[in-house]
Amino acid sequence: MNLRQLAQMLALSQTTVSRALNGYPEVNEETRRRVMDAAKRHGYRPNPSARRLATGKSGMIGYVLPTGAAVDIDPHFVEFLSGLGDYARSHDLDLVLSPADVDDQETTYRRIVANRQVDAVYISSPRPADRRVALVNTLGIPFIVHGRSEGSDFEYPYLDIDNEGAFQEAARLLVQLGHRRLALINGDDRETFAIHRELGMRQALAASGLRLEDRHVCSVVMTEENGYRATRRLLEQDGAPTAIACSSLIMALGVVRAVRDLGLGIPGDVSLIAHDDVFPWLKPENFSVPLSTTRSSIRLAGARVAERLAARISGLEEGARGEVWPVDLVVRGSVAGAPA
Amino acid sequence: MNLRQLAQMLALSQTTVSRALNGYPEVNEETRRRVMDAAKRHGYRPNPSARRLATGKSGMIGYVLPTGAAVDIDPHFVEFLSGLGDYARSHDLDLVLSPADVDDQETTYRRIVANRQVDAVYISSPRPADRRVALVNTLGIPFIVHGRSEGSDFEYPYLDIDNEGAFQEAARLLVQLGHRRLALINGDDRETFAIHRELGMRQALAASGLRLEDRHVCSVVMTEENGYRATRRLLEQDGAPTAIACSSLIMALGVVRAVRDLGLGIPGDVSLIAHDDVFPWLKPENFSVPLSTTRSSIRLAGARVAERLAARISGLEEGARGEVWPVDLVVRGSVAGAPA
DNA sequence: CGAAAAAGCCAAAGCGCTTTGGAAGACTCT
DNA sequence: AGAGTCTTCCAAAGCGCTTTGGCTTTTTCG
Repeated sequence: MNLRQLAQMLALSQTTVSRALNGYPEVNEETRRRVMDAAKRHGYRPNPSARRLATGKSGMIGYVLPTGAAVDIDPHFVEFLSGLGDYARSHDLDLVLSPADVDDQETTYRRIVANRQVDAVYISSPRPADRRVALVNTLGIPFIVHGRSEGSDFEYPYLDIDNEGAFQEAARLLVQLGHRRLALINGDDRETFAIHRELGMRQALAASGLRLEDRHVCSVVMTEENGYRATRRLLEQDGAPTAIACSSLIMALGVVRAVRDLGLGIPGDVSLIAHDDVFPWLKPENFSVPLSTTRSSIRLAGARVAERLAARISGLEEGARGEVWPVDLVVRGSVAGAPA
Repeated sequence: MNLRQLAQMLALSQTTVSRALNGYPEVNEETRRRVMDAAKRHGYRPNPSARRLATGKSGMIGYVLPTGAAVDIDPHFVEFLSGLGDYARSHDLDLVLSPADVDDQETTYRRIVANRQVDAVYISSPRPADRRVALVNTLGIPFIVHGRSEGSDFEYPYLDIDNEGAFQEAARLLVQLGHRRLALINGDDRETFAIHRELGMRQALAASGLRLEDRHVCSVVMTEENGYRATRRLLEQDGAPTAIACSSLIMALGVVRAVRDLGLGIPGDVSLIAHDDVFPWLKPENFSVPLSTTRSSIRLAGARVAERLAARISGLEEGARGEVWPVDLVVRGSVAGAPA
């Protein structure tokens, strides 16, 4: 059942039927009711391909997915997706993942914009002066950055959590507990979130006349194994740290294992605070020693990003509004006073 | 630059240019070269919306994503996606995720098929006589099932791993080591993979005159916490099992923690074998006691599913071919002879 | 050499929707 | 009553591609 048939059936023109259905004002309310009624009764659904060709709107939001034999998609992605999908569902949006070579995402961005494949995109894991952000900004497609990309000469809309504040608070707590040598096991420090977290720690320490030694900072891909390795390296050196902040629960698994392997204890010998993105399948309170965390639901962020994308598509939101969510510091058993 | 302009530029008709570009035979090779040349030089890219409207083909593969406030996307999904995306990239396919209410996916399947939004779909985590499989089968869109759905009265194409054989082998090994009371901590037993795994264990045990007691079988959502709880429940009962097979590495984390909490040891008191889908961020060899596993890369499966979908779209593959991959049993330190 | 077949190209008709530019009729106002 | 203004609807022109049906021109072959 297409528009023409429906129009014929109602003895109206396609124009009128189309307008009635799309809520244009220049149609009699009585007529509109008749049209909508008939449409519903016959289960008429406008053909999206045709609509897209005519309007250029696709009803989809896009994400360029970096891929490659050596590229692993972050498990955080799936949680973000849960939130995004949940919102998208209730608003009839689809999400299209366009896989791209990790080293050439520009081509893909250009393609999806030129082809008008999606109405909006989001960008995740941004870096300082991220080229993707600059690109979509000039391409003129609605977008939201999940995270921040600093050092660009333009404003852009984003949603981020207060990584700096979170790790600042975490470090402050540890210092208050008497720790003097803190360590940070961070994610890839080319990404802004990691930079902010390091910055936050440095600031908190500086405020107490302390500093974060370079040898006490690790930047690695966030796997259990890397958490383990980093921890061993940290704890086996002279002047080992007595407290560790860790950028992910997954790495924290490795931290805990390493501490145990070294015959040390949490929080007796080492205090630990990790960042928790709130996975349903791995909870900090269930660690052998319940983990203190800086907590922020990445899932909620996904839903919010979807919401704002929808708003931008429909013109309800515009401009370069940045949104920074506070992060909870949740204290559990994994922190204690510094060992004597 | 659109087709008409290109045709005008070449002083040819749109027909000829279109045919030249799409490799139809009724065009002079010399002409074809000229056309392709000009197309490349001017960076002509056919408008996919227009092409889609004309042909009904979208160049996308689809996945209906069950969502809901209480629905968590499985972290396995992201690994599968890595493989799928990697293949899709090299073949210019996009993936569209259509979020659907977990309790009404049919509407969404019908929509994406009726609207011809995608050229093919895949279905994951199937159950016996899965209605989604029956649905897409009757809807007539190319599809592949990742997993199996038994008890339907029709054939369909699928890719699955030999879950039954894997757990059979695992159980056999444990029995050979002298274990008599085995337990299974399984995933949701409404899904085929879980059913197959249980079946495999039962068969192996039966072959030795043993049986898997119902109280030694747990079926839970695969989280760390559920692994922990299940293990405590198992080990705190009379006639506790001396060996556990576990359907996921994530649950295995909880198993290990529970065993430790109970003051028991692996493999001294309890042997453990888990299924490993091969996550880059959590490896069985890195558990405090290296984990024996039944191993199968879900990522490779994703790539293979994409490959077969592409083949089906282009008509290279047809029929209801089922493909079952063998699973490796990798023995590490977590298994030992049964305690006296 | 002439008829039949093949090769190479084109005009035009879709695909199903939105949107522009009116036009007819109803209503308002002086 | 006539001009002007709304209201309500329509015909037709896109959007950019594929594909049908047909028309020349060239090649093939008895």
